[in-house]
Amino acid sequence: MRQSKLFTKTRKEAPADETSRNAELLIRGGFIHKEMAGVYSFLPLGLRVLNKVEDIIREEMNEIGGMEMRTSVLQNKEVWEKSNRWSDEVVDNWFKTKLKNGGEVGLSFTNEEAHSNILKQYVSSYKDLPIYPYDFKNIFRNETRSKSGIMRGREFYWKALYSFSKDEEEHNVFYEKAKTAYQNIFKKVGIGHLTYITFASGGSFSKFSHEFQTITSVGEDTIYLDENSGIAINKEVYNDEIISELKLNKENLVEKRAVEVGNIFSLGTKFSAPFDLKYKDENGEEKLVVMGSYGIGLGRLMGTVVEVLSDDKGIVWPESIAPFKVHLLALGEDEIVLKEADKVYESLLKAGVEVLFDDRTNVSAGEKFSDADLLGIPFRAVVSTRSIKDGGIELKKRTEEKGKIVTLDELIKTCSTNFTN
RNA sequence: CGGGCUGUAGUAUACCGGUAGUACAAGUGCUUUGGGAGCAUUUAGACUGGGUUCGAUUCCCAGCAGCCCGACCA
Repeated sequence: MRQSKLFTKTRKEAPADETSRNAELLIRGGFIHKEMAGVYSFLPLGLRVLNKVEDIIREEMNEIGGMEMRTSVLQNKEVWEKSNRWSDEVVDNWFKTKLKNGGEVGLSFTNEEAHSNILKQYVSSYKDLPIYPYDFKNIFRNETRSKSGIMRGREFYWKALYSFSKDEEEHNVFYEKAKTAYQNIFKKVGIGHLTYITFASGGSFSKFSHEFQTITSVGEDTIYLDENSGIAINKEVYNDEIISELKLNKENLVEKRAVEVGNIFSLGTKFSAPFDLKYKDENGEEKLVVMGSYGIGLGRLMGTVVEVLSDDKGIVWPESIAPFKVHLLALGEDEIVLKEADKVYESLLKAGVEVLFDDRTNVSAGEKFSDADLLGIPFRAVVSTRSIKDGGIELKKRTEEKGKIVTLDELIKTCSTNFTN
């Protein structure tokens, strides 16, 4: 993409009403646009990141048997009355609206009902199970207080997978697979080293749920972490009994602030019962389906990466989710330089390398460097009179202080290899 | 939902009961081009409603909006 054609611009200053680092940097870089409190639009650069996060999650979900679909945002009142979650007394963060004919509809704030209701029509035999459908979709929650930039919004994009299994045993096998898939996801997006599996309250059907908590001071949760085993306990269930049950030593547990980037939950028959979601087993006996839910907020995940990996100059995207692989900068107005930079750009495109080409004229070198640092693209390639005199292109990683001169072939080769983080 | 704070050009800010100033951004011209350039010039602003006052962007009240703390968070 040519930067001269990119309608977003970077800003020197962050808006006064954003204090969180993630929103500050993402807005300054032109990744997102704030519509109102807790509601953000994703601009071209931001969407590219979001799409990469989505691809990583999709790959892992498909790997464990997930089947992508998309449930509707507008929700049928009658369906939610079955699980007793339509009433505002029970669920206080609904967004609801009226139909022209007077009927009421709600905007999805979660997906258990939608999936259970759909599967009611398709599940009847043990041969139909297990099933692992999942969605990527926008979710709406009328939070009394949204906060921390894109970390806690009223409208957000998430992935929700639900498992429908024949029994506890089958459920548990999948649950463990999902756990591993989640760990893979957080590793791939670059925050694996700071993300810990955390025991949290499990509700009425299982003792625990599992959260994936990333250590950061902007987190809303307090966890007690055992750094040796990498296991943590959420403050909400933290007590002596649980510490000994998990065979942890209280002395080794460190209190940390963390943000919940993912959550997996055993639901038992909590939803299959009200929806009468049953199957006939080998003996013709009717049994309730055993469910689990597995969620990740993509915006929050993206915000967490920014919080955790940025430095004082800007964002430092991991290669896996960066909007582009390389940021090509043409410095100066010299004809030879512009021609050469153009050639490099075309060659990178031809080689299938994702490149943002800063071809803007009348922009000083300093400004281009600062923009490159702010946008945080993993590699920066500079074409200038100096680099040409030195015999090539100056290539520098975002995380490095100094670059080195490489040839076009070397540049393509470096930027074509897959990330390893 | 309770408490606190704040609303001034596109953005960040200043001053003030009596002509609203600066920087960045944007437009024009010239110069400049390896770390957010310089000069000249132009454009652009007091959240809304009410009250006090000769006069309100400034003081008061209400509404709306935003941020922070707490509560809540399938």
